[in-house]
Amino acid sequence: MQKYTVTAALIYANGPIHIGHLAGCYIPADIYVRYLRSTGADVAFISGTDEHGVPITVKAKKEGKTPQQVVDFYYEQIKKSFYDFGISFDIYSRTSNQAHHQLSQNIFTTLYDKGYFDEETSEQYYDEVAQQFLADRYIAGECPVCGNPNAYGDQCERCGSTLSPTELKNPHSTLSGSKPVMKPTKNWYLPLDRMQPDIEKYVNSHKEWKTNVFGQCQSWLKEGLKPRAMTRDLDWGIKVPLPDTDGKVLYVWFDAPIGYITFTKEWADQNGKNWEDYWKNKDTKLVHFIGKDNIVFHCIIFPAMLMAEGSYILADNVPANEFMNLEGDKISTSRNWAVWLHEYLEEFPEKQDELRYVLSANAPETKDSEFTWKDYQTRVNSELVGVFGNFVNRALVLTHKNFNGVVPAKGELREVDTKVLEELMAFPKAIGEAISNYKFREALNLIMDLARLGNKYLAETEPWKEKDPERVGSIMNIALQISASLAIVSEPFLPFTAAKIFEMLNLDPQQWDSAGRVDLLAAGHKLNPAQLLFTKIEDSVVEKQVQKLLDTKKMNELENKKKEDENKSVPELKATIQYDDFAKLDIRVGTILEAEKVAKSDKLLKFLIDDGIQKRTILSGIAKYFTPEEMIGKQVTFLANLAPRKMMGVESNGMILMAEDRDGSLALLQPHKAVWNGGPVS
RNA sequence: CGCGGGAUGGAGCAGUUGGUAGCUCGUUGGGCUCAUAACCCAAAGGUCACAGGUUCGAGUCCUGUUCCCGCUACCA
Repeated sequence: MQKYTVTAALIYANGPIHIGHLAGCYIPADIYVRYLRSTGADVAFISGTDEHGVPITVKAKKEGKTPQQVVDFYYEQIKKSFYDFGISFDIYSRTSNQAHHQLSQNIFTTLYDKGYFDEETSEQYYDEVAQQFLADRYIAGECPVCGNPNAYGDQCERCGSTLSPTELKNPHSTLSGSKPVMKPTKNWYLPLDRMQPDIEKYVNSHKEWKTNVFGQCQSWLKEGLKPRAMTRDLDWGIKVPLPDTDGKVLYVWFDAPIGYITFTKEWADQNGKNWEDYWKNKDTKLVHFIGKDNIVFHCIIFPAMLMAEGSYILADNVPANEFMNLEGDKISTSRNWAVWLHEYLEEFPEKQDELRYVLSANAPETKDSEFTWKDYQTRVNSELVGVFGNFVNRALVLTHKNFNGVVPAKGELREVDTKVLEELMAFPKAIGEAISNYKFREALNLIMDLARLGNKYLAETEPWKEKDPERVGSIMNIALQISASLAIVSEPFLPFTAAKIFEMLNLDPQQWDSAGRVDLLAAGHKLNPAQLLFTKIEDSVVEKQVQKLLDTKKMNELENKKKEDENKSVPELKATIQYDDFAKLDIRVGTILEAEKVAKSDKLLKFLIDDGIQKRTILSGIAKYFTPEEMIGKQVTFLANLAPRKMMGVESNGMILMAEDRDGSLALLQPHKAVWNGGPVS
């Protein structure tokens, strides 16, 4: 029997989960697994929460809890959400388990003993108050480019410059606010550069991977892989299993994917299976379901780790999805721009399959897709209610009406009957193939086509007009067989609905093999009463949801404003300077000739300015407040002798002066009457 | 800047190895009335982002350009 190990991304245990997670990773994985099980395959469906790493410690600190309390809370919440939505994991575990710590350390030790790691000491910023080394993101300071006092160690959010922490002036730790000091630290690196030939060979042997996945890998390989630190200076995580490594833990991306293995082992132990069958047998297919942000870890780094270890199988496929947007904006946890699963279930009780359907039908398989409540309503009302639910309901209600709920016998078949039965028999294979190839949207379309076929059949044969009871019996028999097959093939997508259909048909759940059979229900078989599979979503319901999101948006804006206002008390006066200091500044007036946005930057505008002598290019991070069009022809004041600086690949010669308002918006400094270009300011 | 992905009728998407451009929703007209005013049939609607090129023939291959997403923030 073919064995499969199917993993779904380990989600980070620092927040609840939303529809994006479901659409991008967990629903596709669940569909795939349910299908495999239905065909009789031996599947281990593995997932869990990732509970290590810096963000967890930050969140804990912010909420005044221990990291353990934070992950305990979210582990339970996330697990429940998945369970409620019918994601059929064989095990949903967590990386804080002792067994996981042990296995991760074992694998680390194996690699260490094999001499795989490079040991390297480097100088890093250290927060003496918080007593830990600081990731780039947790260092703030003054931006050397634009002077923003709150630039981060990796990037300035005002001017968009990419920075390294050492470039910041007056750096401080965002954890404690203290001034960090440089301190040497030793870490262990996985030499991906040296392993590149093997990794390339592996990736290139999988040309069948989705274009976005394969392309992303090629992008990394082309750039050349760099050694990557597999340890971090932190106290929350898995201890490095080497002497004298207090305060060091394994890099979360080292231990997280190992979680797939640990959890498999945990599950196997509990169920009398041999975990090695699922990780060390060359005939087992390993499939990772993830979102596009994880491609490099699952296609390059994790396989590299396993290659180095030597005894494990590598992923057969990594069907990564793109992202799903919500009502025109990116889903964002911190901005609360999301549809949270636990909230959805409170407001739409028993409507798991409706969401599963919409998210599958519109899944971001090849590119980013968009979830809107309007679309949700349309799909539920016209597709699930109108086509799918309606057909099953018609078949059952007509049978109850005409035959007291007993399956009638099939009489002599006409051409229209044999034709529809032939079509029915072809569906399961086509749907199964689509699922095997990770084309879930196509599979779902086929399922709807099958329901349409049923509706069409009833419209063509018009059993309600038919006088001959035997003829009516034949039609109803066929309509019921179609319903039964519909239950089987829709089960991976709509498990709750499939169960309801089986219940109404008074039939035990069937394996995939049986789908398409025309004798699933024998003549004389007694049916249960009909019940509606889906109900319509009213306008008011989706309007309420949209309103809820609009409210969130308003709240976000208000909070941002509040935050800005808090930061915007009138700044203190700077130290006194002499006239000579001022005289060094060459401030002039010029006219903007051309203005355009800088590609790929949301803050920078590029100007061509007539300074009376020449035309000079100046970049300015003001795109948020000014459009290029409105700037053309305006006179502005600029600093003319500022050293040139390259931003986003364009050299800027000078700096346009702006007055900043309380809310952060900017105002031009213009002479009160037009002056000649190049006119000095003093 | 560079690299990867995307751009197809009003909306959301398919288009596998180049050979008459499809699906769902929406719109319009018709049919039916068993069914949750659901269902069935038909029609209108696309110079396949733009400009070149290869080819007997290109949505599909090549080159250039534009815009969106990602590689870079919590995050599938």
